[in-house]
Amino acid sequence: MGKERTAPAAVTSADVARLAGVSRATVSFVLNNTQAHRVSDTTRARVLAAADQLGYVPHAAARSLRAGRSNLVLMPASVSAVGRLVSTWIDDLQGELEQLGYITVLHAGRFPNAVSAARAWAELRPAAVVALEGDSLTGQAADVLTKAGVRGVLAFASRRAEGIHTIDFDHTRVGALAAEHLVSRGRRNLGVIMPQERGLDTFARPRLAGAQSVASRTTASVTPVEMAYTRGSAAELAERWPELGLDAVFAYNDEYAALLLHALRDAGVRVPEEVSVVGCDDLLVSALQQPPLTTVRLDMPAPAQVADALHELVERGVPPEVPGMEPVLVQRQSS
Amino acid sequence: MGKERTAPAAVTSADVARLAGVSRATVSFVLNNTQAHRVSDTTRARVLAAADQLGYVPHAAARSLRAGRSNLVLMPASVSAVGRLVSTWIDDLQGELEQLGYITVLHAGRFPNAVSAARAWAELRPAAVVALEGDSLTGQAADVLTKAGVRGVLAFASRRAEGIHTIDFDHTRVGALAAEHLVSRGRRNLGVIMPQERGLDTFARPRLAGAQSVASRTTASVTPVEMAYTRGSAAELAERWPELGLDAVFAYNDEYAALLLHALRDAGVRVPEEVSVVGCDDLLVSALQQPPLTTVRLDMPAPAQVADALHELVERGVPPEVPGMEPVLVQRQSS
DNA sequence: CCGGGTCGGTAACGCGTGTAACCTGGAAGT
DNA sequence: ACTTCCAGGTTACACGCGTTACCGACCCGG
Repeated sequence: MGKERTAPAAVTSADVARLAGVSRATVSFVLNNTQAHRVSDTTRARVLAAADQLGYVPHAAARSLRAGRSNLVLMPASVSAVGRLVSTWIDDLQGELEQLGYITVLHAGRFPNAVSAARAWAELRPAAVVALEGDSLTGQAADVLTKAGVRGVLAFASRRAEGIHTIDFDHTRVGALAAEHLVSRGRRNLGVIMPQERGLDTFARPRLAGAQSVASRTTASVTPVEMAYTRGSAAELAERWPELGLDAVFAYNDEYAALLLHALRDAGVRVPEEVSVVGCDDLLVSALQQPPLTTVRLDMPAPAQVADALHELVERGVPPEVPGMEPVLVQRQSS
Repeated sequence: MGKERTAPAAVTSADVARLAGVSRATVSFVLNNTQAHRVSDTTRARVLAAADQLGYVPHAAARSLRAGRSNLVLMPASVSAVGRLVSTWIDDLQGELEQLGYITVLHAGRFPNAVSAARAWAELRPAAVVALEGDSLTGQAADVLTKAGVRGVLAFASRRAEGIHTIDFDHTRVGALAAEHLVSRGRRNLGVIMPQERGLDTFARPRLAGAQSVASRTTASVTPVEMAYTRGSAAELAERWPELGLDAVFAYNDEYAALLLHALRDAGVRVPEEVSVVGCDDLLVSALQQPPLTTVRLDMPAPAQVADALHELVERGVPPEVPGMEPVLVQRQSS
């Protein structure tokens, strides 16, 4: 006794074989109904009964170790960093991949650099890695993955790197689109909100760069403005708004925009008369604001299309032909 | 040639051994710096150099197959179903678990029932399964997991089942708290929003039940009201609000509450004069509404504490001693 | 009575690891 | 000079699985 607590002794296919009175091979044939080998109906029934009785579940790791390939798709992403927009998209993609036989898994981890992150992912030997924050994936990191046998390295990114299959996801264009709109509305001193939350700067920086590139072609100027997703930070920012001298702002998000909108109102700054506000993601909340928020909608490629492309990439090494993310301006009353 | 595309041939510890001119065992000793065995500094250096040169990364599956234990923690949860409140909590928990040597992974999957879900999870042979929607985990499903060798089956749930270690997460109390508040404000005809989005009813149902239990002790009545998270659904609901005869509503969420709030205003229903509205989660948006939303804040147990408890459970089978979720009413002007 | 074919089953190997057990040569102790 | 010991290495096995090759029994035609 006393042993009951230490090792519950997971049930293996050998246990099933023993109970059914057959060899382990037969068990394998039955449970995978291998077409290459015939097995009598009576023993098949015995095996199935034994497996059911013992509650046998195959060991995925052992299986893919033997097979030399796994059906795991790893998506490095922290839950809190993805907005509502992408989160539903992720869910749909995961559903599509499931139908293709893949098991999609999310992993958020804080890593000092891209290579050590890739190392951690590579340990799991996934069939593919789908990086949503693809710009943080270096060619060197991708090399680690491919050397570990990862078949599909797919990244949503603005710039393409060696050994990485890229789906266009250029947040530069998002910032540029917002800036162009604001300039066309006669604004000249544009602020761009840079969120302080961890993980968000991967998107925020290119957006800022996009806005700046527009400014460099016009008479407008662009100023990065730091802000955290708290009432205090927003209020503090609104308080010193006059001294910033901005007549427009591109908030990172509709949620940041909404927060800032309220803070500005509380501070007596009128929107859109004194300052135009543009959000992003076209979340439901944006239309509910007072005034309703102008925002940038991000049209994502169809999940089914991405899933198919990934499958082709893993199976046959075919590079994906998928349209990228398309930013679309949705104008409302806040600008 | 032509072979380059088919099998990139993942690098193994045998490759490292070959390049370093030593046996595979020595490589293992060096890379894990096994204390039980000594190895000279020169060969150690050679091995490390070879591993680095080849970009070797150990195969987690093979490792845990051999070790008989894995460091994987599986959290079944769909990204879109978790609100902002829990998502940051999940991130923190994942961080704590990482420090304890675990790799936390999220998996969303649509399964016909709890047992088939458990079967899918069991295939991965995780060290532990942490179910946030713990009420959907049956004793039979937990049995599948333990039989597959999963050491820690941890569930945030209201009712405890056989073989499942439970951290109290009783959404009944959430509904009850909201209902008690509304009754104390003189309301009698309470509506409870039931969101139509998939995966959300696991929380919505017990909250409804909690509200109903309060009603059964008083003269108040409770009516479930279906609503989807779209403007159309909210508008349609607000349109037929008068005929529902409700003077209070507990929305599933602050986001649902905000959506409903706007729809009600557009339909000419005054809040809180004609109807009280109570949200949930105490999200930032709730305080920004007009009028500011009364809401129920959910105090979660400290992630570090949960991580430690899980570690103890996996390592020594010690049942977790962790305070559960505590609902707290945050009163504002909407009720 | 014998050769060939089919059906139904088993033995054995390898996937990539970690580790217990086993060698070997040289230094130290007797 | 013979044993003892240890540092520093290797060989061999097991983890759970899928699959290839093999084997016995039976049936059938010649």
